Amino acid sequence: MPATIRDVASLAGVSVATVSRLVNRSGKVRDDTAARVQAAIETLGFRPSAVGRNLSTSQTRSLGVVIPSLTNPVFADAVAGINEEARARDYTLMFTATNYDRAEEQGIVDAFLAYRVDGLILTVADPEDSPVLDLLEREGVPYVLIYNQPNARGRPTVTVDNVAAGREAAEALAKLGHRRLGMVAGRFSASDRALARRDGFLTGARTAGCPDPLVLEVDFVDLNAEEVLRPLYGRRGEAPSALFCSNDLLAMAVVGALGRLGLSVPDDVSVIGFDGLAIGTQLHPTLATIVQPSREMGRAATAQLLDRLSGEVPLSTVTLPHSLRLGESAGPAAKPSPAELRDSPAFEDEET
Amino acid sequence: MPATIRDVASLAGVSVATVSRLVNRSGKVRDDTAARVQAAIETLGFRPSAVGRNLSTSQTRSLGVVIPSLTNPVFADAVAGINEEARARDYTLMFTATNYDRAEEQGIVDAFLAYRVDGLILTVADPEDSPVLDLLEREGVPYVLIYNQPNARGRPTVTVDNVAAGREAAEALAKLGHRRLGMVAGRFSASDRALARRDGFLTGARTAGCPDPLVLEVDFVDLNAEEVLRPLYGRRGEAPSALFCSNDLLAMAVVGALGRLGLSVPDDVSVIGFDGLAIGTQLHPTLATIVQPSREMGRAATAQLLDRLSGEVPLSTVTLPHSLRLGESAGPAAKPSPAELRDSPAFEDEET
DNA sequence: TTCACAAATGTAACCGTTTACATTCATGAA
DNA sequence: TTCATGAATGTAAACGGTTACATTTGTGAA
Repeated sequence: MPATIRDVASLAGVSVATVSRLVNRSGKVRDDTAARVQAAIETLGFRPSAVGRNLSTSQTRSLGVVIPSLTNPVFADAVAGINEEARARDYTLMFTATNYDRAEEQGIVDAFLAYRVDGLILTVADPEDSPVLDLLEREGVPYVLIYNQPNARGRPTVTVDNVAAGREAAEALAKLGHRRLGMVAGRFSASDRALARRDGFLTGARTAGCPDPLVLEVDFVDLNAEEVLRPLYGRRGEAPSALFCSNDLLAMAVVGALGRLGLSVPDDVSVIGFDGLAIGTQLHPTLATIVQPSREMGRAATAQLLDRLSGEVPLSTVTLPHSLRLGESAGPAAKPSPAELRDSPAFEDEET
Repeated sequence: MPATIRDVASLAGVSVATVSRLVNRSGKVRDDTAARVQAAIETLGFRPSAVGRNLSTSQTRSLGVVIPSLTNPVFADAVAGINEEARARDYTLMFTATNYDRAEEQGIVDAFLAYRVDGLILTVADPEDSPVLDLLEREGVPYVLIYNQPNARGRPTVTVDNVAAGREAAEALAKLGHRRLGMVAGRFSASDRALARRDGFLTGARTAGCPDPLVLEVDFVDLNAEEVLRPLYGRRGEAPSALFCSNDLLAMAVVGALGRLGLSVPDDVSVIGFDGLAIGTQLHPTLATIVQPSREMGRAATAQLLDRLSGEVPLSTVTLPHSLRLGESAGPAAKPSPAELRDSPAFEDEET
């Protein structure tokens, strides 16, 4: 049982109000009393209880952070940004990952509301239809989304222009001479941003005069990329010579799988990802990707939320700039039809 | 201002005690009153305040998590494990990354103590000499370390046997025919585990009859691996044919840098990392590494801490099994002296 | 019907702060 | 010396729960 403000007060021979004033610099206290109180604080090892303070002030100086997963570094980066900004402003973070599970989402937000966090930063499956966000609005608890797609409901979001980025991916590939494009995406039901990227990609392909890309929706969490891609590249001719992946982790899995299928990246197939993970630049080949400023997005979302919390600045949607990083995994389209792979050993057992 | 227990009580025409009993199932309440209270709770949207409860029960059902960085997936994985276990037991996480900064460490723990977390899980720079841990002990707040090296002070830790693992890395490389071994490690002052891995590695090398490995201590955070390695591989002959890296991120950087220096992995140089990051298996070449069960470590640490929190089970140090994953980045030593690279274009400007 | 006893409910203190308001103290002017 | 004034300090009521203890209600046996 730690020392309380009353312990300090009585040891120093003053009232609790004086101690409080000193601790928070919220009023004047004479130098000699200050010294006495300070001494008492030290001998008792007094550490003001945030719980008591929270109750009395009805704020907690804490933020809730809800993201789908930490296993994907893109979220980890954002959390790092959130953490920095929050620390700088002396806020504390309550944190959880939902593993893309709506029920979890609900449970977490309930818990955070019970703890009376001052605000939340979250990435949800679908902001258009989100009981959790509805709840926050009903309760009047301010929040900012990150990564999510700006949406009809006008929910404040910090993100990049996923549609434009998808378009640019298509254009970049077209410019490299690719015509048969493909996209590998996580489940759209779990990711509104993957959906937006696809829309942009399709538009871009059309604008560039390419046939409509093949879109492969895959289960991102436990993915066996090799199995997904084998049938595609088993057929000759029609297989895409360039693949856009809805995120970098997926892209890395795809690059690996293509290799195991006996295809070379980028000689046989070009791959471009999305996120701009730092590791991408270390890979062999380096990963071509659309870079989004994850850390900055986290920071910006937090800054906005905290501004709102002090002062009545309204929350708004912010679009941060993305950029194309053309790594080695995207190269010029091969002149000849890129896949003679029917006969490649990787496909031998296909018929059995 | 959300509804309070008193609002509910008066709307339902009962006392606060009854409401509390119903909410917490901590006492019997007749079915009809229960129904009335339940109705009141719903019409008011009553959500019990954890703050009020924390104050009165003097526990918070929250844990503090302090790790060096989220940018390294190994920590993110551990946090994922912590998160799972905590959620399952209905605990909430307060979270922060210190960026390997001792001052930050102190600030954070102060904050967490103010919030009266019930316990902490942390990775510190050096558990032998850690003001933060001393503080926790003084305050009697239970904690468990993860990743840190078991230590003379007997501080409870969940980790792997870093020394043995380092030894195994050396042995594995020796068995592949390598004799000139090297290690690239993060600053030992910031990582007791890197130090332990080095000790094991040196021992292993000696046991295998290899000359003492060259140890390169590098700045992990903003590392330019190419610059660090160039002088080493500029000299002929003596340069190690196999490198052990104190973590996977480092190993990936090293593999990338070697490539840019015109060296092939594993043909010219073998590389083995430490951590067992999932991405390692997607790389090209796949990354040889010592796998530690990060998620499990997080989970185990949390489980132990929570057990301690309910019941008086003492905390203890737990060593989880690691394993060697021999990826493609570690191969047999080349027969001829592996580096004729003096003349390779990558080193041309060296003399200027 | 009355009574003993258990079940259900109520009362009020407490947890550790903050803060509006009241009180005391010191100071300088009259 | 007295008094007005502002500075310093103190008092006590919140804040939203929990819970020991007291009280009321309901039940079945005598």
